[in-house]
Amino acid sequence: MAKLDFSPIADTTRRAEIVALLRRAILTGQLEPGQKLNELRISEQMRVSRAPLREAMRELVQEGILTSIPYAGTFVIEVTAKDIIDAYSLNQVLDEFAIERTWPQRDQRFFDELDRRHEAVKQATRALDTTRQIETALQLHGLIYEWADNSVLLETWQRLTSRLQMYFALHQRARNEPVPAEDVHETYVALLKGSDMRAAQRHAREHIDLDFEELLAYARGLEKRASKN
Amino acid sequence: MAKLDFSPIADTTRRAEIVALLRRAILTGQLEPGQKLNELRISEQMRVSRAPLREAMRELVQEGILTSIPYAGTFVIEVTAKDIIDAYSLNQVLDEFAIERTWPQRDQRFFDELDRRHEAVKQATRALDTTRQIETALQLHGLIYEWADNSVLLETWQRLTSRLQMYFALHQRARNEPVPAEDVHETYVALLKGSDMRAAQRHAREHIDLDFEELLAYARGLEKRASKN
DNA sequence: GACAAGCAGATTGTCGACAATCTAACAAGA
DNA sequence: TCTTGTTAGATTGTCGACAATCTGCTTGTC
Repeated sequence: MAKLDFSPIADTTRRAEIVALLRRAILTGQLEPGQKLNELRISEQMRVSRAPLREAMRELVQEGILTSIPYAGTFVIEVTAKDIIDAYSLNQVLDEFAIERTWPQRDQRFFDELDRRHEAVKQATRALDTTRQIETALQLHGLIYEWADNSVLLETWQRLTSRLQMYFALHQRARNEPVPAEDVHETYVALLKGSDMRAAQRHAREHIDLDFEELLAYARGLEKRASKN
Repeated sequence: MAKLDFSPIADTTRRAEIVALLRRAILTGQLEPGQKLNELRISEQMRVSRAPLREAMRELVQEGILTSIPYAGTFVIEVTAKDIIDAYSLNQVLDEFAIERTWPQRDQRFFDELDRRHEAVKQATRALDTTRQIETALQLHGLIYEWADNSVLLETWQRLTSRLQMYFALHQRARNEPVPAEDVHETYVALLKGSDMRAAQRHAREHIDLDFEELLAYARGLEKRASKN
C-alpha cells in the first residue's frame, strides 16, 4: 500500500461556493459596511435560487460579518471605532495565550511554515497587492493559533480574523496611498524562532499596537462621518 | 414624553423559533452527541417546511453545536475529552480578561445583578432542577462578560457558553446522582464585590478547575467508550 | 397645509416539488 | 470468498411560486 494521504475533497454545494464568494466580497470591501444585500438581485447575478443563497447568508450572519433584521433585510455589519478597539484588545489576550501554548510545540516543520508564510507576505508586498498582503499577513499571524493545539482557540481566532481582515481592507481602501513597502514582520518571525517566550509575547502586543494606531484613526474618522447623519 | 424603555419585540419568524427549540434540545442533551438530524422528520414534527429548518440548522452549525457534511447530513457535535480541556483552558484566559475589564466598571447595579443571579442559582439548586441550575450558573458567570464592555469578548463567551452548557448537561445526565446541594458560588460572588482583583481572577481559575476535574473524568469515560468501536 | 388611511410595489419568509447524491442491499464474475 | 457493478430507497440540495410583511406614495379629510 502506497503511503499517500488524500485530503478530503472539496464541498461541491452551491451554498459553500456562495459563502466563499460573499465572504470574499465583504472582506475585500467590495460590499461596503451597512450595505443591504438584495436576495433576488444577488441570486440572479449568481444564477442560483434564493434557497442556497439565504442559507449562505445565515452562515455569514453567525460568522459575525452580516447582520439580519427579519422582514427588513440582511446587511454588511457597520464598523465603529469601538468594534476595532474591542477586537484588538481581545486579539492581544488571545495572542499571548496562543504563543504560550505553541511555544513547546515548535519544531522544524513549524519554522519552515513560518518562513513560507513570511515569504508570501513579502511577495504580496513587493507585488503591491494590498488585498493579498492583508490575507497573507493574517495567515502568518494565524500560524501560532494552528500550532497551539486548541480547536476552540483556533475557531475563535478565525472568527476574529474575519473582522480584522475587513477592518484592514476598509482602512487600506480609505487611504489611497501605496502600501508600506518595508517588512514589519521580520522581528516577529525572529522572536518566534528564538528562545525568549516573554519577549515574543511582548512584541506581538507592541507590534499590533503599531498598526492599531493607524486603524483606530481611520475608525474615528468613520465615527465622525456617521454622526453627521 | 414618558420615560418608558421598550425592548425590541421578539423575532416572529419560524426560523428563530426553530433555532431556539433545537438549541435547547441540544444543550439539555435531549439530542445526543453524534445524533443525526433528519430534516424531513423534524420538519414534519414541527409542522414547518424544510426551508426555515435548514436555515436554522445552518445557524447552529456556525454556532458550533452542529456539524454538517454535504449530502450526508447534519449531526450534533461529538464531545471529546480534548474539546472540554480546550474549552476550559480558553475560558480561563477569557475569565481573567473579563474580570480585568469589568473591575473598574463595577457599581451598585452590578452588585445588585450579581446578587439576583446568585439567588437564581440557589433557587434552582434547592428545586433540584439540574438543567436550570446549569443555565443560571452560566448566567451568573456571564455577568462579568456583559459588564466588560467589549462586544467581541461577549460574543466569544456566548459561543463558548453553548458548549460548556452542553458539556455540563451531558455530565449531569451521565451520573444519576442528585445535584450537589451546597453553594459553590459564595466565594466567587464575595470576591467580585471585594477590592482584590487578583484574588478574584485567581479564584475564578481555581473554582473552574474544581468542576473541571469531574467533567474531565466523564469525558475520559466517553473517550474510552468510543475507542471500543 | 397637516395628518391619517389605504393602496401599490418591492422584498423577505415559507412552502411543496423536483434533482442530485449517498447508502446499503443484491447480483455477477474472478 | 472476495471484489466489483447495479439498482432501489432514502435523504439532502435546489428550484420556482406563493404568502406575509414592510415602505413609500397617494388620496381624502379636516
